[in-house]
Amino acid sequence: MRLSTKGRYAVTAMLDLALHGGDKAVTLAEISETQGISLSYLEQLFAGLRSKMLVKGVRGPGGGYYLGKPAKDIAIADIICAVDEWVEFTRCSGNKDCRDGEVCLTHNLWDELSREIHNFLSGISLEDLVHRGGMEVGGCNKDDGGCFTTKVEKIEAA
Amino acid sequence: MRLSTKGRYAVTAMLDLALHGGDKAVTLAEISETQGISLSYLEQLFAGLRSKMLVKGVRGPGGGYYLGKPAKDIAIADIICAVDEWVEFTRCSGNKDCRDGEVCLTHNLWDELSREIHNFLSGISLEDLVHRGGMEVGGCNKDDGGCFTTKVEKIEAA
DNA sequence: AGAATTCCCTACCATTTTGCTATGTATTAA
DNA sequence: TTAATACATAGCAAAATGGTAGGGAATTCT
Repeated sequence: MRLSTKGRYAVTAMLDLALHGGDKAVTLAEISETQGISLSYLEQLFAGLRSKMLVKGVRGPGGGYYLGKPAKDIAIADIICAVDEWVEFTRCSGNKDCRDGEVCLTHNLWDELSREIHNFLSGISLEDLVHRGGMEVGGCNKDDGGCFTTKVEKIEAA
Repeated sequence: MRLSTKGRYAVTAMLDLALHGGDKAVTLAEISETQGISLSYLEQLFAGLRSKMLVKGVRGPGGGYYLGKPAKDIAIADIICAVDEWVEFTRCSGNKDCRDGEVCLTHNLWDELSREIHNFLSGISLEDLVHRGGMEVGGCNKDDGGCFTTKVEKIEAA
């Protein structure tokens, strides 16, 4: 299970807009520069964001991107959905290749899981991220054997 | 964002053990048959489950697999961890290519998200799944535009 | 002993997805 | 009219996914 870079790039880019945007537009070239993402790749991400009205592009010199609506009205879930497909928590494609009841038990489980994730990411707006620095991140409980943590085990020097 | 088949296969297979196991061993051939998963692939999954002591294999005729411990002591998270790598919610590999504070804001977010998922999946044991049919799955709120739901939109006839 | 049945192990492979590059066009400000 | 920007599409290498293939090794049954 993994989260694609698309999602992260998109969130950080939107964060950029929320922080440095304000009155003047932020160009993709700037974001590309400061975050080390290729311009062309960013453009693809913003195509998705545009289609969901999360950003508004202005062409020509002096142009760039603005947030499509107030930061408090943009949920992290919206951003991820816009660039990622996200789907495919189950692959039983409605065809009832879902044989017996057993399999459906796990279906319910995955359904619940995705709902859980959705609720979590829907409850955090871009503004929350800006103001609270990623919510009240507590003690960073790395006591689960590293399985659900973020792979990085040499981060203690951070 | 997606959950690999490995995780689902493993959970349903473990469910099989929990339901039909009991006194006699369940063979991979049986699981392969009833669930339409290739035997060889199942064997790979069970190698992971074995290494985490979640199952116990018995060779020879009449052999097969038992649960490694009581179903109530096996969390869904354990199963997924055993077969999936799961990691890689962020890719800032501790190298501090995590440039400025901005990026770290999202880091905290992903950290929190994985903790959220972990908590959810840790709180559900194999026994819970057996008894409660996948927890009290409520009204199946499909009101999020299909983004976080399970891709299947023709399941209403279920 | 030997054969059958099961777990165990390792290597390989086709397809899909990811993450990115390249190249071009359209629009607008100076 | 030129430069800066968004917008669009095609292609592509590497990695991950989801398997297959084939050969042991242990155990039980005959």
